[in-house]
Amino acid sequence: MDIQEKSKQQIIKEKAAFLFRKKGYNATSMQDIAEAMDMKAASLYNHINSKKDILSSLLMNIAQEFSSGMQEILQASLTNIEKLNQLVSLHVSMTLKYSDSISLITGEWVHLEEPFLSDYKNLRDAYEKDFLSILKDCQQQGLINDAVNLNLSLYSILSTLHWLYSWYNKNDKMNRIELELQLKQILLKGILTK
Amino acid sequence: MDIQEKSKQQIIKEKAAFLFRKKGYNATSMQDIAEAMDMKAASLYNHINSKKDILSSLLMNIAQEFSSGMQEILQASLTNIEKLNQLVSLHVSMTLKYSDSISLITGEWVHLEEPFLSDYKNLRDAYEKDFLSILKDCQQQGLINDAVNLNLSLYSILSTLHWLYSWYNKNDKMNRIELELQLKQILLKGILTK
DNA sequence: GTCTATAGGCTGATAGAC
DNA sequence: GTCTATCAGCCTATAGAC
Repeated sequence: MDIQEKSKQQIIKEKAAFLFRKKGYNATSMQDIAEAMDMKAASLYNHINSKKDILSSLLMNIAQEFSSGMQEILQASLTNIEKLNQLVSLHVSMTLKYSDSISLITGEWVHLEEPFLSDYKNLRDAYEKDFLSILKDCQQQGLINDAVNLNLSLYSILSTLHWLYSWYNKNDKMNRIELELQLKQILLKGILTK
Repeated sequence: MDIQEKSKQQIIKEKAAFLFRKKGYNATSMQDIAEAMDMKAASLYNHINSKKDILSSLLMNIAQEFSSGMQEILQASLTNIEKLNQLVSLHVSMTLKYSDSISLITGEWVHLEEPFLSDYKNLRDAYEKDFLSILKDCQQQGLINDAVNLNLSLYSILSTLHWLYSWYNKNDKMNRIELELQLKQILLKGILTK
């Protein structure tokens, strides 16, 4: 709904995100990005400072939006189960909104340089800690099976949510609501009828 | 228990796998590998043909071992639930056995070149198809909830199993048996009570 | 099998004309 | 803001002495 047009800087970042997703950060050259922009590589530097600034900008933007999403959920008046459901929704939203750049959180973040690398890891670690605290609250309330290891559960859930971007539209096209429902079932209730 | 010593070629591949895991394939130079070997980069070429041959060798080895593991499970006299459990065990075994090179299956395989890229993708696709067929059999038998989308379930389970290498010893050190039990619970039965 | 030397190409980034 | 020209550095890989 923005009246303002996208800046050329923004378009460069989007094209770069697409290429980083497809080929990886190191395998994507400034010339690749320039070609996608119909420009010469040297001209990119009128809009961005460096290749690694593009990566930092894309990743820090996502990390901060995940963090603020987590804070909202933590401060809301919700049951712990509802908080878990909201976290699934958050990941689905972010995946649909940042379909290319979100791919960077699975591996390419290692190419961040200081101070962004530390900033990024701090945000990620805090996020995981908050996620774990909700799982702990659920277990204390008897909502999660006592025998279940929560660290393993956390990383299992996050593995699925982080990789969502790569396969959510691979076979069955489903809308956002159905996707969230399925993920809540699969991740929390399990698939077996028992 | 091999009496024969490891070939220098084998050691190079192992050191390379360690570095590929940590920094990525493209960000790892032949000089990096040579340093880890206490050699000069040029000397590596007495034992290996090229950098991309190292990647191909590591990845094709893993892909083929997953494929033969799948074939064994498919041909065994097991219930479908037992087959799912065996698949979890297969991934745990492979993760412990190939703790570095298994990391390549999450992202670095895109740097394979033909004909290995096609070979790799064919093996992976066949593996996923076989995995899905077991899930379908379970659902037809009423063992998996009818409302569950099996493609989503497959990719969710595989996301966790593929990323296992990165977090299985991050917090709680657990032995192989407990790890498998936990994964079978979390991935198949879910974490919630009721 | 190891080394030194080097080829040949690509990289990110800058300088300066227009 | 775009371009051409170019730099300095790194990359994989090879040649050839020992």
